[in-house]
Amino acid sequence: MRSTRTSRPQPRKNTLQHTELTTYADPTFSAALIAWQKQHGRHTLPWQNTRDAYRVWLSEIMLQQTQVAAVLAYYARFLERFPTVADLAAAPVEDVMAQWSGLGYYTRARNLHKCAQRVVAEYGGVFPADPALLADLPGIGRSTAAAITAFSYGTRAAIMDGNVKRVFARVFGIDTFPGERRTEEAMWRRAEALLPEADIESYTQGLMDLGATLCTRSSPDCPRCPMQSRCVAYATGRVAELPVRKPKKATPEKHATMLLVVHEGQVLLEQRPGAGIWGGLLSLPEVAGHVAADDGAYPQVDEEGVGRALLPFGVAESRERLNVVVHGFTHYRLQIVPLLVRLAQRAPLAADGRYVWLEVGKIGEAALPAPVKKLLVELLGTAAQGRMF
DNA sequence: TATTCGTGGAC
DNA sequence: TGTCCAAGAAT
Repeated sequence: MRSTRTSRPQPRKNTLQHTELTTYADPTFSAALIAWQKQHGRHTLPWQNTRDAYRVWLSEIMLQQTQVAAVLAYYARFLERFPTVADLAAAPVEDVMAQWSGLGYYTRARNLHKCAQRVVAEYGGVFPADPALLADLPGIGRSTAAAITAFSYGTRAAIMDGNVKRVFARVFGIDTFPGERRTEEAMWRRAEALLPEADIESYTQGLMDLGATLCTRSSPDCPRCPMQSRCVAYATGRVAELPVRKPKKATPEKHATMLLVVHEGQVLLEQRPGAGIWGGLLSLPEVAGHVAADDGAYPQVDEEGVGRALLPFGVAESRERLNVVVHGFTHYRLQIVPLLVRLAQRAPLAADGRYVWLEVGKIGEAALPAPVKKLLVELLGTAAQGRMF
C-alpha cells in the first residue's frame, strides 16, 4: 500500500536497503523454482497435503537440524499419541519426553510442550497466522515461523535453513561462511527479496526440495537442476567448494563412569537436570572419571567416588567394569565406562523422585538418550535372559 | 567467525 | 575410524 505522505525524504538507511532489494530481486528465480517443484518436488511427505497448523508445526519442529528419514517414524507415533494441540498441551511432560526419546535436541520437546500450552491458553488452540506472533512462542524462530505460516496459511514469509543457505551459496556464488553473521544477514535479505507474490507454498517447499534432493552437500545432481543456467558455482566449477566449510577446531574429550546398578531384574536410573546435555531425560547415574594427561590413556575409574555414590542405594554384591563406549557429539567426544554393580540388598530410594528403578524389559519405552538406551539394551537386554542378576 | 544442544546417515 | 552436517533456536 502506497503512502500519501510526500513531504519527508526517505532516510539514507532505507535507501541502502532498497538498493539491495532491487539488486537481489529476480522474479525468474521463484518462477523457475515453483515450476520445478510442481513437477519434480516432493508431494507425499506425511506433513504435506494438509493445512492443519498443528501438523505443520509439529513437523517443522521435528525437522529442525534433523533429516526427513529420521523424523518419519517419530512423527507418526507422536500424532497417534497426541492427535491435537489440546491433547499435547494436556499431556504430562514426561510423556512428551518419552515420545521424543532418541530424536535429539531435547529442548525442542520441552518447548513443544510449552508452546502447545500457550497456543491453547492464548490463542484458543489455533496457531496464529502472523509469523511475528509465532516466533514469540517457545521453540519457534524466524525461519520456522515462516515455514509454518507459509504451509498452513499461505503467508508470504522467507525461510532460512541449511537447504536455502546451500542453494544460495551455489546459485549466487557466495563464498563466505554462511554461519558468519554478515553472510547470514545478507542471505536473509536475499531470501526476502526473492519471495514470489503468489504460490508461496510451492516456492518454500521448492527451496527445501531442491536442497534435499538435487543441490545436496555431496555429489549434487546439476544436470537435473532448474537453476543450472543461472548457477554461479556451476559456471565457475566451484560447486564442490560451496558453501564454504565451517572452520574446524579440536574437539575436547570428556569421560564419565556410568553405574549400571541392577537388582532383581531392575536397573537404577537418574533423572537428569532440565538444562544441559540430555536435559530432562532419564540416564544412568554418573561418577566423574579422569584420563591420564594427553596419552590417549584408558579412562580411569574413581573407585572411591563410585563407593560413595553407591552408598545410598544398598549393599553391593559385586562390581564389574565393562568395555568403554565412545559417543561422539558435535563439540566433544564422550567416553563412557560402564560399571555393572549387582546389589545384594536394596535400600529405599529418596522420595524426591530423582532416582527410579526400571524393569529391564521397559528400557525400550523409557525417556533415555540414544547411546544410553543402546548400551542398556546390549548389556542388560541379553543379560536379563541369562541369570546375570 | 559465539556456544550449546543429539542423533544418524553419507562418505 | 573420523568428519561433516541436516527443514535452527535459545542463551
